[in-house]
Amino acid sequence: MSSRKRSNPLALAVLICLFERPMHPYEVAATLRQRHKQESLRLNYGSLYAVVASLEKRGLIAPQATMREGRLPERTVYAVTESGKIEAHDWMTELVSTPVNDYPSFEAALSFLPALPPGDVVDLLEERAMHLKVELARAGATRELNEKAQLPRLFWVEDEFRVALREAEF
Amino acid sequence: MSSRKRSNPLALAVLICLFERPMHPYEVAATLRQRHKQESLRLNYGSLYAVVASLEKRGLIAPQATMREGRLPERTVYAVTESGKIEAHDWMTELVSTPVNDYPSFEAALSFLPALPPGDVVDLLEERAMHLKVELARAGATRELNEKAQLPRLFWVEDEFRVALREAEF
DNA sequence: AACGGGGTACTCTGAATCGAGTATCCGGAA
DNA sequence: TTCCGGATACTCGATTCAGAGTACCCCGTT
Repeated sequence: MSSRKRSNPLALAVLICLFERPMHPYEVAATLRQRHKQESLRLNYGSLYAVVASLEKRGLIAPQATMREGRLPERTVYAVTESGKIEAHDWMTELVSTPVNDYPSFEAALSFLPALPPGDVVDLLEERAMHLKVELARAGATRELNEKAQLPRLFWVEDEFRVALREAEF
Repeated sequence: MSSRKRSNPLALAVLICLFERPMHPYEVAATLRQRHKQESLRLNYGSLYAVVASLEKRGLIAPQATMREGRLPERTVYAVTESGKIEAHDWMTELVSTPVNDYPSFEAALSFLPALPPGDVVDLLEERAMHLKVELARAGATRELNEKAQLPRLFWVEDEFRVALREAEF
């Protein structure tokens, strides 16, 4: 049943953030954005508050205090519970160790390729390769600025080039 | 507005199926399953009928006939319209030529790796590599049976091995 | 002093998704 | 004969998601 709600990685992000220190939801969002997690995570307020509510219902986080400044809306600060820590660890373990099919849209497209004339396919794949080259260049530029492990994104880019090579098959 | 509903690739699958010949929804599902599209596509009845309804509302497909056998539920046969054909072609073009971020869950996990002790990470990645090796072997076996282009799945498997090599960084 | 833009902290609503459930038929085994 | 499992053809309700909208505050400009 706990695996039921293990669909949205945003929930894990929240858990890990609150593990560092208690925060209110908006602060979590700000922190994640500061760390550029938007690039690996679907981050928007609608989902965020839904996910926080669901984590609370499952007892993985608990409200710690509510405060208000002036007449701004109330802020509820949440902290991760013991079972929340365990869940976060288990979830991480599962995510890293167990491969799952995420149904990437490009894979779907590939499976429909026979519906297109082969000549067009070559052109489209070349266009794709160009787009990727641009993104790759941009990623390289930002990596020079902050010399951190921004590498994880490379892994999905390189293989696309291999796909471009598949045009030979047509 | 048309790109609004371009989220679910199942809709494209339906369009392409109906392009071959008019069918009723359940028959589309059966056809797709026969062609093993479940592996690149989220296929379940709840979404299928929702997607068909939405395609009809947008005028991309139109009901052609309804028939009933015995007292089984009524079957509605749909056919793709002219604008449906155009939409399918445009959509394919976009999917193949323009890379998008699908937020794969493994990428999210990678971005949280710092939250885990480095030693554990190595173990988990090795476990992942093992799982992938098994899947790869199975894919190879089935490919021997039907010597078709079942290759597209390989492209996402190989790069994971590269990730396993990243353990060296820890 | 009034205004406007940007940040804070959510809230709301409608759409999308999932998977279990329903009702019927058919073919073969017991 | 009767029962059972599996295929046919959907339907429904309960989540989950997205992202636009709201309401307020602060700070600098004109």
